[in-house]
Amino acid sequence: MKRPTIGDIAERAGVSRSAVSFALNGQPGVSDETRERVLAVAAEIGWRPHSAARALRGGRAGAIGLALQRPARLLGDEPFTMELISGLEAELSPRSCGLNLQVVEDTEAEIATYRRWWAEHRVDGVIVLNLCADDPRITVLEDLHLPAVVIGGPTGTGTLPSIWSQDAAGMTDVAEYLAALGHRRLAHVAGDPAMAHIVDRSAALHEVCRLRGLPEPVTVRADYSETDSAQATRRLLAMPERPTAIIYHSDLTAVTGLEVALEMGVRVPDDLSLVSFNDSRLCRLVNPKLTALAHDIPGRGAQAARMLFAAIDGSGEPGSQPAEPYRLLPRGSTGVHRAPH
Amino acid sequence: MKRPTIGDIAERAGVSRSAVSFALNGQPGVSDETRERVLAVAAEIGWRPHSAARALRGGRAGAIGLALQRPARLLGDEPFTMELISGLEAELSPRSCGLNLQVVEDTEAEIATYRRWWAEHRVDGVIVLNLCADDPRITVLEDLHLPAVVIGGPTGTGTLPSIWSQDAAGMTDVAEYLAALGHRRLAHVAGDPAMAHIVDRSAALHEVCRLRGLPEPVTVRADYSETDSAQATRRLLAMPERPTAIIYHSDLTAVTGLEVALEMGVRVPDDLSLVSFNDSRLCRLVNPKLTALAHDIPGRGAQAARMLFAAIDGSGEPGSQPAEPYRLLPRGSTGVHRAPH
DNA sequence: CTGAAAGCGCTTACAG
DNA sequence: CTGAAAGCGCTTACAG
Repeated sequence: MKRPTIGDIAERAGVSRSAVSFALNGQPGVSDETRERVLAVAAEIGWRPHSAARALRGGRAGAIGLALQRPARLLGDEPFTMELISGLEAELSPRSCGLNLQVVEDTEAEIATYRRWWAEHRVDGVIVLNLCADDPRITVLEDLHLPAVVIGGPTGTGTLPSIWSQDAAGMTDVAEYLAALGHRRLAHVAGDPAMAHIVDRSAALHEVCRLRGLPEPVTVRADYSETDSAQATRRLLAMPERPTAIIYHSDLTAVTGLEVALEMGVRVPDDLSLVSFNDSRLCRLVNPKLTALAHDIPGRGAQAARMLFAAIDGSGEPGSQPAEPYRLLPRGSTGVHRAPH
Repeated sequence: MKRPTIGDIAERAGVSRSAVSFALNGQPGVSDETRERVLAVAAEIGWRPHSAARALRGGRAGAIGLALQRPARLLGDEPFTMELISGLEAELSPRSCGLNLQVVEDTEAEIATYRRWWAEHRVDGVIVLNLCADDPRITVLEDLHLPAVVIGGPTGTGTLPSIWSQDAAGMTDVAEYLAALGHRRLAHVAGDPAMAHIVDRSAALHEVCRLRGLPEPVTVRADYSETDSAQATRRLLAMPERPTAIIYHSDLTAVTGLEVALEMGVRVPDDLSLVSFNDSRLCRLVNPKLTALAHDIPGRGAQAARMLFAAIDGSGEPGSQPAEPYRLLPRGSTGVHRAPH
């Protein structure tokens, strides 16, 4: 089976190839009658623009890129990525825009991927996840003039538009909620402190404790793996003055934390309250269900896609936008702190 | 910033553009000295092949396609897709091959996507998921001569190579295990009966019951949603002669089933044994942990990618291969059936 | 309103 | 061993 080309249409319709091109692209320069004939023939023989020819011509690649810097084994467990993708797709599909996915090892590999995509003319723009302090990806993308939207920020994104998730506000909400429940010794299990949203949340937590006159909150690091997050919770619960409430920066670490607490005979929420950043089926499956800070991840993906299209089209300065704020969903894992007798 | 082209290299190296092309592609026709000089210049100015130009030339698109026919809202919950993608990527990345993702509504839309990808020259091949009886996608892909690997089969895949997951064997294993535990009334909660693997598993379950002289197993349908799978389990547990063991065709339906059973005061595994096809973090999070039929999904993705490359290269007839068989992982959700007194 | 021509970046027969 | 030329499918100035 041979792909039909613009030449095949020209032949059948009895016009020149340029006339066909004008007709197909809605350009002036052909009569209405010719235009209709051309469109009819194109539809009849199932013509589609050859994406490579268009891209070569200087047009769009017709795809955007998403580099995932995640250990492969965690991609399945963590709902975030796939939810984001489903949100992106909701905007991409109607525009027949493709999504190029690449799993990368580290920031260096991610940058190499951006350079390659750019040089190979493979994508028209990219979505950047997990902004870090002094993120080297930003300047690279700026230098390449590769349109991009950062999920994270709003500071540290250079000239790139961003969607920022109001992490500080989310953390403030939950810390004040816990304080109101009578908790005084707060702790949090945080991901990579290089990530800007972790820093923002951490600062907000410290600030609430300071304002409320609570002791300095304890920070423990953990990646998303089962072993690491179990270890983090175990360490917190083994402290002489152990926290009465723990905030987790991801649903994966939170559910594991709950498991560990129950294994150690710590009652939730009687002895210990737990909160998860991000809500997912995982949070609702465990017993007690986890109190969570929920936000609409597919919605954010869709928003990011729209902003990226604006950046690619150069239609107005997109600038940065806040994402929908976190909603605190109190469930069974949080409760009033009663002083031990 | 301007993308360097082959012409830039030719100019700097003082040779013709064709010499550059030969040198870069390891073709004979240039002296070793020239070749080295060309490669050095290319590296120095950061040249990369323009993917569109190569694709237009009749070469590879440099990407494969994956159409996901899943309700968007479930993509995040279900670990399968992302695990498969991580496995695909493990093979794609080293070859600098891209992955084109597209979420589609239904089979018709999926076929339209294949036609579009083919006509637009966007992908060199595709991975097909969830094979159905008389699957219309097969003949379309055959007609288009678009290389494809089917995950599913081995029957009903036409001339396309496939990886088949030995679903019948997996179901036989688990049914015999349950029978050995003393269970006589088995039931299963199945996905769309149009899907070939559901049919295969169902047949295997019926066969084991027949051979063992057990009553005909009860079948209830459920999609992956929380409401539907809860409903399915509720219906089974409300039966006058309710089953003592339920097999779920996905981890999502299984964990929901467990929740429902516990809500209804049915003790697991004392009164009811539960088994999940597919293992995931979900199965290990609930209490009791779910007995599962595990298989290496990323491994299967990698295998599929390798087979697809073979099909694209036309290197040998790839044919169909079995995937690694399911492994039964007995956990807390299954136990010996004791006749009620 | 329409056609002939050039060119995007690359590869590959075809001459020298 | 190397260069000049054609062509992949499309778009867009440029002539008629």
